[in-house]
Amino acid sequence: MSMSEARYEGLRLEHQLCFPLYACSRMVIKKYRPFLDAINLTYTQYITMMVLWEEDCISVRDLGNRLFLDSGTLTPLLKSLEAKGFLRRYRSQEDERVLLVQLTEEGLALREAAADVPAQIAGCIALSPEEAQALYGILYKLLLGSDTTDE
Amino acid sequence: MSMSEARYEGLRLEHQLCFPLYACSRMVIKKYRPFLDAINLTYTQYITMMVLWEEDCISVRDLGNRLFLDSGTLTPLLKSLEAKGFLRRYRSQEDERVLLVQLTEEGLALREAAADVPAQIAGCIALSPEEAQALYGILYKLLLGSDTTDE
DNA sequence: TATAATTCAATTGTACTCAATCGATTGGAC
DNA sequence: GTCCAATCGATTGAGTACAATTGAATTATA
Repeated sequence: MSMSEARYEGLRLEHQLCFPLYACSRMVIKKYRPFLDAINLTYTQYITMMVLWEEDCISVRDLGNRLFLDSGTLTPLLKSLEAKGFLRRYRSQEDERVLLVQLTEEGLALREAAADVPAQIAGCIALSPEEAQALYGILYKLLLGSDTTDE
Repeated sequence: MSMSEARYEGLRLEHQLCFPLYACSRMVIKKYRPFLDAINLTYTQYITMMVLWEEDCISVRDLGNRLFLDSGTLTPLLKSLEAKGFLRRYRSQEDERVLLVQLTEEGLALREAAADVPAQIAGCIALSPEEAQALYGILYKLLLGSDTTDE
């Protein structure tokens, strides 16, 4: 191997960890589409609803902390979910800066329709329970490893 | 645990594999930004250049197969890289449907400036070599497992 | 208590992602 | 040789992501 080839070896696509991470993430999200289309949600809207089903009446800030998303992404997304009738947005009485999100009846009812999605997706993922567990552990270590979001 | 709680248990965000995958992918791409800003590339442009540094004169189709991206993403991205002077786009002589991409001098030279990026990123990733290897293996199994892109 | 710093969501602008469609080109069947 | 299906890239439109800025509200400070 020449000197220049050795220098560029690290730049080969198959030597990157970021690339399969990026490609897998998009692939898995794609697999959700047919199931989420059926309940009128996108993937990002789905994980947002997931947080709300666990913890209703949450601020945009706390929602963003759970999902690692900022208001630039969440504001239009929450407006869209509001337009679909799944939630209401209102300012906090105690602190007018804070915008709270609360599920509507329809938003709460959607949980029933969504309940089968995880099992349906599991059927599309070709991974053993051990591999899934290992993947989960490593991803969370990476995610919470150095810091919350970056650096 | 009530019956309804059990039914909704699978919908909890921390029980999903997709979410840390999605969040990690975005987090890692974010880490690239300062290094890629310095060489005037976005993350997607960077992995595209990576393929071109390995295999110059490639069709949009083959590029898409390597990156799991379609022309809807690649066409504007390649036009942007062309506008920056890193590559040229031209139709194949043999088949006018095929658009080939070829690096310019500047595009080739950029490889030298990019050569340090992988090592710089590695310093930001809090993962042992064993974990990185395990993650890599599982991600590629997931990626190539059932099919190339979806279903 | 004025004012300065901070917090919060919204906005703006750039850049993807992807489904769906289109139009041109090509290769195959007859 | 002429339709016919397939292939390829471009386009369109909706929906994120995210850096950077703005403006209102709140808190801390002098």
